[in-house]
Amino acid sequence: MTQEQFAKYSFLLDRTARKVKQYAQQQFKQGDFDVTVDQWLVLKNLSEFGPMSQTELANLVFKDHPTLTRIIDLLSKKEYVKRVPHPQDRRSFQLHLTDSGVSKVTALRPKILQIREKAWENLNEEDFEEFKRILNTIYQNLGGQVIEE
Amino acid sequence: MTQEQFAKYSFLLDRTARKVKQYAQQQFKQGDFDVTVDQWLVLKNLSEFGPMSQTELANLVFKDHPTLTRIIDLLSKKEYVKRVPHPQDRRSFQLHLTDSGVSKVTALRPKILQIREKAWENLNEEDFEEFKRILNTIYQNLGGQVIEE
DNA sequence: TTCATATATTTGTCACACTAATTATTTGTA
DNA sequence: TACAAATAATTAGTGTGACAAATATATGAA
Repeated sequence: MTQEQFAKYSFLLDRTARKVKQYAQQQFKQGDFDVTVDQWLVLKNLSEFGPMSQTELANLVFKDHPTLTRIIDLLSKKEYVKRVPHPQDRRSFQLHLTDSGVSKVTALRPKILQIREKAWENLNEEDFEEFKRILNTIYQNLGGQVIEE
Repeated sequence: MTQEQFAKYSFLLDRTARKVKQYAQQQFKQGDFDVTVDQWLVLKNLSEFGPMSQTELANLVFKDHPTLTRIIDLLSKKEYVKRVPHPQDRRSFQLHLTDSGVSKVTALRPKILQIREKAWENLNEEDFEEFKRILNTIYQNLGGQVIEE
């Protein structure tokens, strides 16, 4: 195989990632979910792992700090998340879901799992494992840290 | 496998696609390439397929029209691309590489192929085929059109 | 204690993605 | 011919992503 054909992975990867995000975002919009795909990722992680600082959350969702700051700003404005001052460290906040945030997660979770399934039609569990392995290998080759579960 | 674990593909896909782009962009910057990764995609396609309209190019690189308009604006400002009025249709332009654009493509192509190789360490041709197949299946499942080569 | 260094978060800037709306022009049909 | 519908490109608005720099606070070593 030529270097040339080989280099197409970056194009296909980018194209597919955008399609996945775009498809989900359209469904979110159609269902009046009132959050974006990235905002959902943040809500979901806060729900699963409980209150934490922005730095901890940033590491969890692999977003950089400025990006996370802005996502939290939007989620605060919508009152799904609260910044609670850290009792010992005045530099940092603990991020808490509000009651409304908790309800939002409960309401959306099953709908979003359904939306995510669509991509996986005609593919099986083995494909999924292969896909995960290759994605993580690429990620690591380029300097990324993969946390084992 | 639970629906839950399964839905992680979207997270891994997004994370890896961002890493691939970020890694390339860093290398571009370090080498003073004077273009972004997406600008390169446009230059490369104009070089390979010759002058074409923005609509044709948008379909080729799978970017939407507003995004492409701005990329072309930037490439015009850098004088790598010219908008030439279409002789028959005054609504549209033919996009041409300038001499400087042609030189840029010639100079960058081998360097970029090298950068792209890094991601593929520890993976073989079979992995590549699998990866391509899965990405394209997902893309199609979500309504994308895959052009066969 | 003091001061350099580290950490948590924010701000600013540029680029890209998606949607919706707008402008200019062309095409198809009555 | 005339006019509605389609097409090419742009503009506007919002969200996200990367990077650099700024601000505020905490920590560790002299």
